[in-house]
Amino acid sequence: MSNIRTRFAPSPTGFMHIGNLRTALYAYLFAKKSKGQFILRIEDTDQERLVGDAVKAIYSTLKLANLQHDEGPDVGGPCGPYTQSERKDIYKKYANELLDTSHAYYCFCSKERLDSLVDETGNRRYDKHCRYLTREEIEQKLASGIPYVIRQSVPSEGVTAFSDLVYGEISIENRELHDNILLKSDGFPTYNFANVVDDHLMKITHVFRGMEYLSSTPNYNLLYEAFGWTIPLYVHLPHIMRDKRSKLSKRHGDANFEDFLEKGFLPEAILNYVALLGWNPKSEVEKFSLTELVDAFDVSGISKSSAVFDEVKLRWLNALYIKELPPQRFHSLAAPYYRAISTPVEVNLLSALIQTRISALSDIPDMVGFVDSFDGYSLEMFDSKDAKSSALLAKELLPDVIEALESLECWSNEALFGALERLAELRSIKKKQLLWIVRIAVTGRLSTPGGASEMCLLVGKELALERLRKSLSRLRAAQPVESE
RNA sequence: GGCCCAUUCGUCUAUCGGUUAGGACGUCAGAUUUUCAUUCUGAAAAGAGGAGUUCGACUCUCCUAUGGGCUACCA
Repeated sequence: MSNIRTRFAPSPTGFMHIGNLRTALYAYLFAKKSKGQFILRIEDTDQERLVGDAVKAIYSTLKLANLQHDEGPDVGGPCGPYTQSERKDIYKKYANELLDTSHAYYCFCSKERLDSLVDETGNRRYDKHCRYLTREEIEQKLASGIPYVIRQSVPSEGVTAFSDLVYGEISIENRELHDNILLKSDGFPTYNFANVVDDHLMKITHVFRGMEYLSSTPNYNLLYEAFGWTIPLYVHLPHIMRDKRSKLSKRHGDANFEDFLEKGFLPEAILNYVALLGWNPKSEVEKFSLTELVDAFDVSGISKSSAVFDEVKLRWLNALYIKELPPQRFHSLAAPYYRAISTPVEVNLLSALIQTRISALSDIPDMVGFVDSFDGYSLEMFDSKDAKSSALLAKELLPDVIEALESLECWSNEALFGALERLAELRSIKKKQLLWIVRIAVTGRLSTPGGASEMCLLVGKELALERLRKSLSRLRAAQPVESE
């Protein structure tokens, strides 16, 4: 194959679905791997389903994902226009050609007649009524202005087979095929026609698309043959599922790229994760940058069965990406989440602490919640089997802690830790016991973005001492509970 | 209903006739530690079912079951 060209052809009907993103990714990877072109085409032939900003969402997603197209409506190219609604004349011309060669025919059937064709299972199958109209009848109906569509004329015998790069040999009996509508009465083509014309005209060599097109591909091949065009290679992709039963759906609210960004996932992580859904790199490597993906990608690694989207694993990958962010970069990503905090804290320190401890940016509010809300935490938190500490021990030790920290000259992590370490030694207890207590007493949280000394450092001397005292008085006020 | 496709641990997957069926996420259990978290080690965890073909099937064939897709003047 001399010059590989792939395309991503979304229809602007809403947000960018995560499954679409993966299709775009694979098409991009495949093209780039062989130094070919990746083309963006907007399939806006259904005027009723168009959504206002959907095209914008497509551009922004591709940009954020760093999937740069070589040709497209916004960047132009030799095969434009790249928006189907601007190509009506082209489809018309090719439809006429099909009409001339009897591979297509005018159909004047009304909606009512079509509806009367439903069978006992509730399905409708066009009976090819207009296929047998005489030339005179056609001329007459055309002349009297009856609305019409143009339908593909499929042979009623034989089989149409093709070889998919993922699914292998697929063959379907022609009698199962429908006389699809190619051109709608509003003059717009259907997907069934436009994709063939455009893929040919845009010199697409490999068609990447969802496996829902597997059974209509024979129709398209018949069209290519009717035109005498070369049939592209097909790469049909398995679906990404929400669970075993249902596809990931826009309806569910969390299946599009924007939503994941909002949840605090990094584009690189999402892309990396999605690449692995339904494709295996034939190695144990799981973390890939975009360029590494280009290098590693191979259609032979694409699987045939659908894959369930697992946000838990995405979180794991995302955590990896977050950890390796330059500190300044992480801080600027995290900063918006700090706006809600009213207690003054050293945010740079906060960032440094949480960067290694979160899997998504949206974990931040939970993680830093203790900064503003402290009162009323459960004193049972002092009881830890693991740290061998208890509320009783806390009540006993806190006065000493307060005293030791009050007199601390230098409020640094080293000084704090040293002081607490000495105190533990003095009271001959394990430092882990003490540190557990101090950490809880200062934060009121079981899980914190750092250890005891770091938490003291973060909230500052004044607030740390205030909280230690508060915790102590709460412990003193509490009725001693009999050990159960 | 018809046609097409799929089916390995909970999830993503490896295996392309001969393996103790491997890895990753998650889970659980230990260990380590400048405290939380990390890290490390270990464990539990799978070939939908049934017939064939074969010396031998997760791998090939067929049937069944289950799931998905298509069956629109949607893509």
